[in-house]
Amino acid sequence: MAESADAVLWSQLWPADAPAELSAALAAKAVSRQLRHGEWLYAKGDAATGLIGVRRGMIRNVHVAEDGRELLFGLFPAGSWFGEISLFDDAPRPLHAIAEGETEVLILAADKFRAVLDAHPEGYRHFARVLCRKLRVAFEQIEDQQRPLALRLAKRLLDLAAIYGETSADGLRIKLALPQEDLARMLGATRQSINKELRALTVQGLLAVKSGRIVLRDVDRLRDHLLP
Amino acid sequence: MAESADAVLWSQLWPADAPAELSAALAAKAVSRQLRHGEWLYAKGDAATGLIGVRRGMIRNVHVAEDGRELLFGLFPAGSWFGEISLFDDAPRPLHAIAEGETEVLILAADKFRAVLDAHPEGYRHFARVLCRKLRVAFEQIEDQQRPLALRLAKRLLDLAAIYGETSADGLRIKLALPQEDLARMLGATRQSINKELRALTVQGLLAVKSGRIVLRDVDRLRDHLLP
DNA sequence: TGGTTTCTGTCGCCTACACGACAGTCAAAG
DNA sequence: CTTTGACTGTCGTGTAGGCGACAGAAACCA
Repeated sequence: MAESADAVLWSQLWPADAPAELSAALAAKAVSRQLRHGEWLYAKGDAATGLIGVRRGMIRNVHVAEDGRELLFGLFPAGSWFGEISLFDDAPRPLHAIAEGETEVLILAADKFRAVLDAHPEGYRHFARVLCRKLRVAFEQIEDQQRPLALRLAKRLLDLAAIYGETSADGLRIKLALPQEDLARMLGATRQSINKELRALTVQGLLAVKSGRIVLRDVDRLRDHLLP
Repeated sequence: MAESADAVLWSQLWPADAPAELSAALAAKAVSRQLRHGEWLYAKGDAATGLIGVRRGMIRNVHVAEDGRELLFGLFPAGSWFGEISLFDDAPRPLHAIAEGETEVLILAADKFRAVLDAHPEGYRHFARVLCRKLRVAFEQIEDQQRPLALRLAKRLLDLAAIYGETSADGLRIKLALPQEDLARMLGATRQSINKELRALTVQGLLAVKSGRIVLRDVDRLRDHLLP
């Protein structure tokens, strides 16, 4: 499972959008670390080691329930900075961070992070915005959780397409290996249910699978699907 | 419904914990506004008017789904400051804000808010911590949403007791009118289900209702309830 | 004191979805 | 090729919890 880079819950949230200058300042004082596929960078509950920057590969941000069910919160592709929460509030990591494929990260120690922020006044404002965005997506996630799976799935596909989509002859193609299992984990559902809903969408001509990738055939109609 | 001050989802999250000095600086430039019970301070989607401080009464922070179901996210008692999200990211309000009882709020315009932050360097750090706390609770909420209602309810009661609890002869009493309807709204469940679970807890001797207030008879045992 | 409103207790039915099982497909690896 | 492991399609069966309905209890009001 999850051999492939799996897409993600909130990818659109924390892409590499730090101002170049800030990003450079953060990277300057950081130390590098190599991770193999599946290796844990840190676990939920660990004390924070520092701010994390992804240089190569990807980091999955997950929660694992007592019963083993995994919930996929975010995935940080190369270029992202994350892990700031524990640095701001000095509390343990809220989620696990696991490497997806061969990955290289930069770790910026807490004290150096603070030093960079103090030296770059726009830093606080930047991270405040990042936190706000995460919060908004979290709110939306909570609101959505009450809705039927079909709607949640449609929405998630549109989100993924917005990030990983490329227009092709027959529609918007999600250029990402996306096993049903992973989709299920993102939505807190079972693979079987996802399978069923995916097929329903296929039958309606809203979606197709071409060489392992999902293609949205009619984005507008899919979006309309969300309202009623 | 919700005649009474209803407790809340995340009350413990944003209580009046701003440093007194910061709080004073915020209040200094703010203008006051009176609200009657049930009056809307702002709606989800509105442009931000400013930071809100509660001087008297209480503000409920809710989301209303298309089908009319209401989801109770937070409740800010007197002394709280909130509404910073839209100020940091210049985006519309993420939730509705409605007065609970006769309420007086202070509104600090966006530009003045920023001026205060710039003048008080600890301000950014304070609000960053606040955002982090909200985020952690949101994560937890998302994780929990998969668990059975009984557990979510037990947890919520413990949370409420931690904020509004007072030790009494027969246990920890939640000094807050808390209709089942409101409890349901907090947990995204129906009143009937809440009623059933509440009775189950009563039968087990974990809970009692004395003159309209819930009393937790055995906090430790209730807490143990959460794990298995 | 009676009337109205708001809450609580309880039933029964019904649907969405989880969970287990297993067969079919497909692609990479020997 | 053919084998192996991952992924997909599909069917039962089980169940938590939604939804409507309504009766009793409390609280509130006149």
